[in-house]
Amino acid sequence: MPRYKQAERAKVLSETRRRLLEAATQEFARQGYVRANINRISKAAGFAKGTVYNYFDSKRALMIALIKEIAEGHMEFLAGQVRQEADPAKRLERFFEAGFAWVTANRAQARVLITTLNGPDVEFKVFMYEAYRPMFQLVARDILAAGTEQGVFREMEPTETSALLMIIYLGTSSQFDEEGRIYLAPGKVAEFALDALRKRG
Amino acid sequence: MPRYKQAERAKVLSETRRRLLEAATQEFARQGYVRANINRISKAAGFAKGTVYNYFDSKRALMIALIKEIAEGHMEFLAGQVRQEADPAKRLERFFEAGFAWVTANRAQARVLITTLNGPDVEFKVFMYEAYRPMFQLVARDILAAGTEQGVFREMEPTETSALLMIIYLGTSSQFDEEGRIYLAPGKVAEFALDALRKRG
Amino acid sequence: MPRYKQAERAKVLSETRRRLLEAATQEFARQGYVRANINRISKAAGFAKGTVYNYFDSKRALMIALIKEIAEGHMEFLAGQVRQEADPAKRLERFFEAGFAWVTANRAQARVLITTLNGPDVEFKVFMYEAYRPMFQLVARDILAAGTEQGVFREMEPTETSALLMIIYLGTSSQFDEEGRIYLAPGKVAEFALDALRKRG
Amino acid sequence: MPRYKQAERAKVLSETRRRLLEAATQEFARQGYVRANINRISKAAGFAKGTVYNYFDSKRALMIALIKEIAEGHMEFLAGQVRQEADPAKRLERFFEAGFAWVTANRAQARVLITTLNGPDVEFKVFMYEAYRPMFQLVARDILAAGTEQGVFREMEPTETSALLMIIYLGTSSQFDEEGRIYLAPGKVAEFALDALRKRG
DNA sequence: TATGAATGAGAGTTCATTCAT
DNA sequence: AATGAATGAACTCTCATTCAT
Repeated sequence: MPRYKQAERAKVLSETRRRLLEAATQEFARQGYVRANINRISKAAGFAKGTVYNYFDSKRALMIALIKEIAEGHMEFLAGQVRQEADPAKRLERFFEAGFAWVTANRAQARVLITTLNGPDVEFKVFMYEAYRPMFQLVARDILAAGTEQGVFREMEPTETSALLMIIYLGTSSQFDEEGRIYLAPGKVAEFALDALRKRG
Repeated sequence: MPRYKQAERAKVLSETRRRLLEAATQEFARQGYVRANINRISKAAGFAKGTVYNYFDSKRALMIALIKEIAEGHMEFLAGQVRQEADPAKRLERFFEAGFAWVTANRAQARVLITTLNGPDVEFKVFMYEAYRPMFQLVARDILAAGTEQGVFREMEPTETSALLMIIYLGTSSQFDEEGRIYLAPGKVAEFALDALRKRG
Repeated sequence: MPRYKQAERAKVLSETRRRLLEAATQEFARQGYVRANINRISKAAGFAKGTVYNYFDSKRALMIALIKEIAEGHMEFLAGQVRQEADPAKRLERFFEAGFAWVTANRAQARVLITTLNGPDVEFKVFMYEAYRPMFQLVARDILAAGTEQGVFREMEPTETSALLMIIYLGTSSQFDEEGRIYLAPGKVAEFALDALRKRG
Repeated sequence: MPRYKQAERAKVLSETRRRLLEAATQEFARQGYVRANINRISKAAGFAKGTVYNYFDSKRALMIALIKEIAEGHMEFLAGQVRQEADPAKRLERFFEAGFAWVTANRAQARVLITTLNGPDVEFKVFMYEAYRPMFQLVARDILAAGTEQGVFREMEPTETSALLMIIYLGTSSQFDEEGRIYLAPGKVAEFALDALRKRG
């Protein structure tokens, strides 16, 4: 078989997979994992239900693939934004701004993220934590530790504080309405966090 | 029928109801609403399947009753604790301390609270919000507004900030392990919040 | 609850179970285990498909229960018949006669027995072997060993020979047509076996 | 197209077919017809799923082709062995010896044979019977009738007795363990049969 | 009030078969 | 001839709910 044929086939493959993952995102976001329906997912993606099983071993495997996909895209975007700033305080602002922007632009993915992190399924949670570990490190090292070193932030335990910031980010992010508007202004949240972290004169 | 008989009967009734709600708490906490199993709940409570339907119209109705029960107990405890202090800053500290204490003592209820607030079921969420409205008011009025009036806290929009504090409280509370230990020390979280709210000199 | 009520309930229970097992016998006989359909079984028994799962954990569990039921009835009948004779040669004749009679009267059960013993499912086979062990012992001890002792049969290894007789019994039994007639006359098969076993003069 | 090209093509074709049939033998032996999986068969043969359908119309057609293939090889081997002997008694011994040897050397094929002959699928059984008819005739004519004519065996109905011998052969053959060892020694089985058939002095 | 047998809709999963490449 | 993505019927099993006792 000529080379370009293989390339074409691979493209179709990943295209199908992508469409299934997109449909799964919507379904899992709306219904939660347990109520999500494989048939609806495949139909929404434009396929018959059996097709899902050509790409994923099971509903759980589909969910886990989705978790990884979401985490990867989310972190890539946030890290890129945060690193455009040099100043740690600006970085923190960027973190919340870009974070809220991502949530607004990826509401279904955000829903999956939030419900999974707070849901009853321990295995999913573990996958989430592992997938998001780099983001913790980004906050702890590139924002908090950097800020303390430069004398902008007060002394602190960076791991704990980064956990707290992640909680604030995810907690406020989860409070968006059906149109995706977040109830709390990103600026205010960032300001709140900066007030708490800044070195006192 | 003599009066005391009726009273006794009502007591027996509510005892059954209480046992069902307790078993439901455990089941919903462990499995989440959708996976929760009515048969397991009734068996754990020491009854047969059908008995649940003598006290609750449906699985949903059971869940909604549970939501109200949790919110009521939670708020009663927190309000009582917070009001033992007069100083707004102390009240905020108490809020986090008592809040974490409640989570530690009522892990299953806390799980139900967290998963429901972040879960996909909109109706449940609405019930939760409504049931917890008094707590919002407690924080907004008796802690934040009071603190600003007394010049302890900086000027702020109390509703927004109380939402933020609730998010921090619930977000950090949800991070407890299998033994119920919360990963973030309550004192540190309260300190973080106070740092953000205190009037700058 | 009064005593007779419990008894009545237990009767209904075992009645339902019995009807399900009967329907399962027909279905497993006609379709084999894998093609057998739980819905058809329950419908044939006069119930909805869910009812099967109130009595058996799974399709496999149903099959295993059936295996035990078949073996028990089969052996009880054969042992009773064989022991009515005292003479070992007569016992062997009775064994084949009664065996063929049982097959004729219980064609569906016989089909399940034969297909399971020769089918690909190893677990089922093991259950069958275990369930039929007493019958092996009946043949080895009460027919063959007794016959050798009394000088009617030649010297032989009773376990091996009883295996051979079982094979002949089951093999010839399995050759029945749709109306249940066995192709080989029981008398001829018994005669064949007796010729092989009798002491030569 | 030159002739040798055609010949080569036919050879390649039948090579593929042969590999598919071999893989099918293993799969049908292990799983039984219904659980057997076309995908596994083709993969084991080194081809893709679709290839099976270039050689066989359906799964059933593949099974039927396999039945014929098994019967043909089995009979060719047995007939060849039996006819090396002239004496009917020796022929019978050879029949069992060679029969057990074939089973030992072709365990998967033997499994398919046994499960099909005793399985619930009537159509398959009919194909089996037809495919094995020549073997019946071999036993009935070349062993039994010949033996009676020569005064070695007693008077008998050769068709019935040949059926009985086939049953004994297949029944004892089916009792082999995972390593292919037959539980009953071929010599003993042959002896048993000879004892039953020999003319009494 | 308590029981638990019966129900049947609904869901995940398997896999023979088709067909465009 | 070979491929393997797509299909959808079919099947097992779960479980909220009903209801006669």
